[in-house]
This record gives sequence, structure tokens and C-alpha cells, in this order.
Amino acid sequence: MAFVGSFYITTPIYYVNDVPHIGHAYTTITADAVARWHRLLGDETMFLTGTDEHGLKIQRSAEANGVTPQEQADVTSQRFRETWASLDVTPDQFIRTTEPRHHTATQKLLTQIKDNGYIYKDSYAGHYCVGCEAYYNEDDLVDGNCPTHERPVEWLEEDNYFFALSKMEDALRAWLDTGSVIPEGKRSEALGIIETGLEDVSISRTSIDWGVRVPWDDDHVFYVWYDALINYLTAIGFGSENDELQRWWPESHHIVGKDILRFHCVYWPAMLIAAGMEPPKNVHVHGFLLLGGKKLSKTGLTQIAPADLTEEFGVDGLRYHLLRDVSFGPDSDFSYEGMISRYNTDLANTLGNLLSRVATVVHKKCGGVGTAPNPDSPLAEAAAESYTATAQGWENITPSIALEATWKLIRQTNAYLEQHEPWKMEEGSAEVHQVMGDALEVLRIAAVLTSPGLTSSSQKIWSAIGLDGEVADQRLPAAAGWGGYPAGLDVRKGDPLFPRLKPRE
RNA sequence: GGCGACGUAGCUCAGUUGGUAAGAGUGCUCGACUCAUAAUCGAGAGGUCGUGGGUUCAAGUCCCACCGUCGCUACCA
Repeated sequence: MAFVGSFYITTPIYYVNDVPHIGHAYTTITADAVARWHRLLGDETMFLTGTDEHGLKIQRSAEANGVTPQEQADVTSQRFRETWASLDVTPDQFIRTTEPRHHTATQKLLTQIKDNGYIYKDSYAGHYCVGCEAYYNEDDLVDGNCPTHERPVEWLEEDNYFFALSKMEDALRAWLDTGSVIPEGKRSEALGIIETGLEDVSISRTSIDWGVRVPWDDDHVFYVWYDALINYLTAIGFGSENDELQRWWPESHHIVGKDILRFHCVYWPAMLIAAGMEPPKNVHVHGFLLLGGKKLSKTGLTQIAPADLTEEFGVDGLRYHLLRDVSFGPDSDFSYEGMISRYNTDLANTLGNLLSRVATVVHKKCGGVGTAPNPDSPLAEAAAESYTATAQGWENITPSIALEATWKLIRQTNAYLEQHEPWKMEEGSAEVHQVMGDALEVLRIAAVLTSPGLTSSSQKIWSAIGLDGEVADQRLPAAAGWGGYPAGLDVRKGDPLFPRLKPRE
């Protein structure tokens, strides 16, 4: 189903106090692959990621390092940018909350909310944990300490601005009823949060400077979350002369982890509604990656840098594993053994080996020159079905389903070769040309369909079967149609696309 | 405590609004093939869909209870 339109997809912006790890990589690679799929469709696509750079934690670590908060943020933000580049993640924009345009957008949105009567001033006192940047109730404390950091809390009393979240319950229910939160189980969680009753939330601080200034009161900066979320609007020009909200916002898709469901499925739409704007079209909530049953968190010990894995599996190997083995939504087990198994079976044996055997037979039986496919090939129908299911999978932002649908076609092609045994046919005969033409055509289609995930390997396949140009420049659905592979191209025999891996001890 | 999610073949997971005798991949067993990265293909074994009730002509799919796992409530993908 081809449609040309706008498609806007975002990751959360990552807090620069953190080091990029495999959890960030999962979210970001998913968004990248989906964005690449939409580019193939010809949609105007905006893929946004970036870094969240305000807040007390940044201010403190800057002080500890003897640099300014901005310098601190510059260094760590750059680290995220480099990590994404190393994983073939190609965002259209990398936003930073310290950019002037973001301050402008934040101030504009919150002023709108205030003008609509949803922000008021009140004083707040409580036990404050610096590490959490949050207040605690007496009941929550453990021996007078913060339950998370197990360190003493400070008694703080300050004037805060509050957002009247409690007034937004009905509007949020209505939004959730539109199916905006995906998958269904996560929608229930969001609904559950609302049903327990929403309290107004504090959105400003007087105790710190490192943040976006509250425009109507110089003594305050906004609490980091209430500026961070607004990045999704900043990036498309909200508050600037190049406001492109009309173009992008109706097709907005946020990809987030379930830990920040509350912010993205409750606070964020509430803010937008209060500002008189439309909430996002969809929030896609995924689960955690589990390692030996333990959550990969920034306070946990199981830190895995993406580079640790690309060294052994390659960028495509890592991307494929994250996209194929993680079912979008539930928590997912992440294991070394699982990665090895998936790499060897799907990439080395099924896809890589298909390319090898086809190239060899074309050289032995067809003089190394490809043939056009048979229009009546049974694989034509298989390819059409595969495309439909693959497209549906990407459209729904369920990469594992999309990839499984693509691989079904590749497996069917291995079976097709087995059935016809072209290696036994007479060299140069019409029948061997026909069979190999069909197989080459599948490889061409597979190169296109796998390109969102296998960014460089798909191009290698494309080139190996003699095609010019970039596979990423192909346009769907036309490029998935049967009959696109022309006769007369030189097919190259190359090194194995994905050398088999032996598990390390 | 309150709220929520999850619990389907050894493993990882699919199962749209309840409806033809439960699916895929992987693993295992047997067989075939030898063009190919000891790769590929075929066949087979393997599940009382966590437990117990209920609604229904019909439930993995809805309702209740219970068991187990995890999360939110209370920073962070």
C-alpha cells in the first residue's frame, strides 16, 4: 500500500549524564530502521534523536570536573552522536536541549499553557534528593535516606509553578481511546495511571540555574522533564519562523521505553492539550532488554557498550539481532548465545549462503551473467506475499514481524533451488537461466527489503548481483515488484557476506 | 498497600473484533542432496495455551479467584 506523505519518528532524548549502552541502541536502531523503511516508501521522513542536557545532575558533574555545564554537555552529547554514527543510525536531526531554539520553544509552549490557566504558583516543601532531583514523602524514606540512592535527603522549601494535571483526566482518557498508545497492554498501563487519580505536578525550580528560564519569573527554571519533552516540537520549528508543525505533527510517532511511559503517555499529551494543541499521534512503548534476567539500567552493573558487540557481530549483526529477536512491547531476553544463533542461522546460513550458492551456480552454469526472472515463477507470488507482510510489519513498528516475513521469502528461495537443482542442469540451457534468474530476482528484492535493517550488507548484495546505484534509493512498492532484475548483468563471486561465527568460550 | 503488565512446544516468540481438529523460527530425531559459509532441502516427535471456576452454541482469545514473574506508585533507554 503506497502512500506518499510525511512521517515523523522520534527517540527519547538521552540524558547526557549517561553513557550510551545497548538499551539506548535498541530504541534508536528501531527508530532508524523504521525511518529508513519510510524513506523507501518515498515518504518525507523526519527522524529525530538527541540529548537532554539540563538539570542538577549535569550542573553537579560539571562542577566536579571543573568545567561549565555547557562544556560538560558538549562532550557527552558528542559521545551519543558518535555512537549513532558507528551504528549506521542516520537521524535527520540531532537536537540538544541547550540550543537557543529549544529555549524559545519551551518558553512559548509553557506560556501558552499558563495563558490557558493551567499553571499556577504555590509553595512546596519536602525531603529533596539531589540524585533523584525529586521530592519524597516522609513514608518513602528509608531511615531518613533516599530509597534509591540511600543517601540523606535535604529539607527544601521553595516556590514552584505547578501544572494542573488533575484537570486533564477526561481529555487524556479521550486521547487514549483513540488507540494512540501502542501496544494495547501499554495503553492499559497509561489508563491505570489516570484511574488512580492525577495530582498537579511541580514544573519549576528556584534551586538551580542550569535549565530553561521561566519567561514570566526570572527566579525559576523549568524542571528538566518539562523542557525535555518539548524537544519533539522544537525540532519541527515550533516557536520559530519555520514552523512546520502542520506538516509533521499529524504523523508523529514517539518510540519510548516503558520506564518513561508516564511522561510520554500522560504528562506530555496533557501538556499539549493544555496548550490547546494536538497530542502526538502515537506513542510506541517497548519493554526492557534483560540480561540474565536483570534489567539493563543505568544504575545497574550490566553495562554493555554497543561497540563491544559490533566488534564480533558487525554493525548489521547487532542491528539485525535487536530488530529481529526483540518483540516490540514485552521485555526481552538478550543473550550472547541468542545472538550467535540468530546470526548464524538467519544471516550466515539462510541469506549469506543463498548469495554464495547463487553466485557460484551462475558462474558455473551461466557464464557469470545474470538472467531476468520468469514472470510465471512460483516465487513471484511468494515475493508478493512477503512484501505485503513485511510492509505491514514495518508500518506497525514491529520489526521482528517484518523481518520474519522477509526471511520467509529467502527460505522459500533456498527450497526452490533444492527443488530444481540447477547445478545438475546443462550449462547455458534455458532452464538453468530461468531458475537462476528467479533466484537473482529474489536477492534483488531481498536487498531492498532488508536495507532498513542491514544497512551495508544489503548494498553488498545489490552490488554483487551486478546492480548499480544505492539500494537505499529504491522506491517501494515498485522495487519489490517481480521482474525488476534485468538480464545481462555480471554477477560477482565474493567473500561470504556473513562469515559463520563460533561461540567464544 | 494501591494500580498495571506478563505467564502458549526444550529455547525465543506469533496468535487481529472469541469460531475451520493450536502456529513460526530455533533445537532434537530420521532421511535427501552435495551448487553453497560442515551451509541447504524434506519428514517426524514435542503443547491439558500458569491453576481453578464462570459466561457462551463456541475461549489461548471475555469475566472472577488463585499461583508465579516483573514493573509503576517514587530519577533514568
